[in-house]
Amino acid sequence: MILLAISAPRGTKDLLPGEVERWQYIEQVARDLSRSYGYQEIRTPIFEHTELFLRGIGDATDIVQKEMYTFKDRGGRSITLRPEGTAAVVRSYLEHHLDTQPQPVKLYYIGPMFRYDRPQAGRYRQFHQVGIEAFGSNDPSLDAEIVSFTWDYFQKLGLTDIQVEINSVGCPGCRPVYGRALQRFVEPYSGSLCDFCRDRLARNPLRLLDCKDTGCQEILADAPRLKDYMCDDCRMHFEKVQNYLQVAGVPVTVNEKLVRGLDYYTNTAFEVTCPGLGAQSSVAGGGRYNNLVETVGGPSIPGIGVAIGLERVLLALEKKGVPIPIEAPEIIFVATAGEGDFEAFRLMTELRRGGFPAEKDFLGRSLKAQMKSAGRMGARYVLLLGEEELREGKVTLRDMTSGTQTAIKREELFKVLAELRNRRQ
RNA sequence: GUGGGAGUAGCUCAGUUGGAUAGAGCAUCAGGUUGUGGCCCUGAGGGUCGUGGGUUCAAGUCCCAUCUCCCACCCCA
Repeated sequence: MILLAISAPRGTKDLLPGEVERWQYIEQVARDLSRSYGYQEIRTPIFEHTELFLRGIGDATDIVQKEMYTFKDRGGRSITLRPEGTAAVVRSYLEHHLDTQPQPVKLYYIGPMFRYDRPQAGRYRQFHQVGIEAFGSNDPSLDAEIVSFTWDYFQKLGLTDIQVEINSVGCPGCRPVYGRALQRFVEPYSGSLCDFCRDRLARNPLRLLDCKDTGCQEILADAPRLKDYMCDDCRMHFEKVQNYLQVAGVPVTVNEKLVRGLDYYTNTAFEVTCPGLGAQSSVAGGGRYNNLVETVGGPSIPGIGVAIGLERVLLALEKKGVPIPIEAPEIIFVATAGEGDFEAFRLMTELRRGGFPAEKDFLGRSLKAQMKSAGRMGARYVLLLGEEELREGKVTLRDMTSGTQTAIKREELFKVLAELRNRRQ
């Protein structure tokens, strides 16, 4: 064998036949569901100006600090492979003046994202997300729609044991007030915090809340609650979102400590987890981002969205043993006995043009070997073009399931094949 | 960025305390008399044992480095 010196880069992988079908399936479910929710596809570049992510995601976040694939292009511009989808969609929304269209504007995307992380179960450097974004409305029913979409997606796939946690992280009016209160409360214990939280305390105190360290959790047990600091608007918004979700029949758990790592979230933040996935159990996450459009340089337009991790969806489907419907075409294999390959090629071509997936041998193999490979590729029928058949203008139709064979006149072949197909449908 | 585990044929793995041309099953390809798959039988191809150093008369086996994969931390999808 030839030893290839080059392999796929770390944290990336090839999707080979046999696996891509699973991808196509979960993507198709997402597309169908997006359509029924009224979201239209948008495709943005895979790379953007680095500046977009610095401003959009927030330069204090881990994504920006240590996970971006950033490089200078030949023109000296700083370019970054998109680490998430929302910022680019916002940019595109502004660049093409979609705010002049009837609001809300509802968009979905499917595609690869890039983060320079250490690979792990369910985590890759190139991974794929399907996401939906809605702009131009701050209505709580829209928040509920996004969560409902996410819920429905997992239901449709047969992942029924997912958990949806939801929280409100307030707005720029009330969140900083709470942040300061939290700082004041924690400061006396700062020596007992974990290393990460000591760092977070000054920069982003809310992140203390979802720290997994038990010591930190103990300290926070009696900490002030975000909901006690929320302004009336935020409180009402959060309540209504929950009411709408109840109407939609989407079961959610309020988790007051759910914060999420992207700076741009305001009000609603939610996360979907799937048990049994290992350490990376989060399969989807989203929230409202009422300041993001403005931060990126546009007018003050509210938005909300969610991103679903497709690798983790697939991982969950696999772990739970959820069957994936995959339809393989019914192949008709045209075999020859010795001579007649031109005829076989002609017949194969006619079959394909007539809408019947067809194959033939390409290695000059014996009839026996042709039968073998027909069987292996799962051919439903073999059409044998032997000397006798060629002489008499016939073909032998072999049903590979039953093993029965019948001689058919060439001019009747398509009629017979069509009948066979109709009978099975 | 940190820690633990693992790299032998396309795949799953054997390979004794270092010792002869590195094995098996599956897969691939070809045969098992003239034109018939699945089962069975026979045979063939395919490995510089992840890579690079070192120790040794001798390294798949021991040591170091490096790369990759897996798992976890961090973070997130």
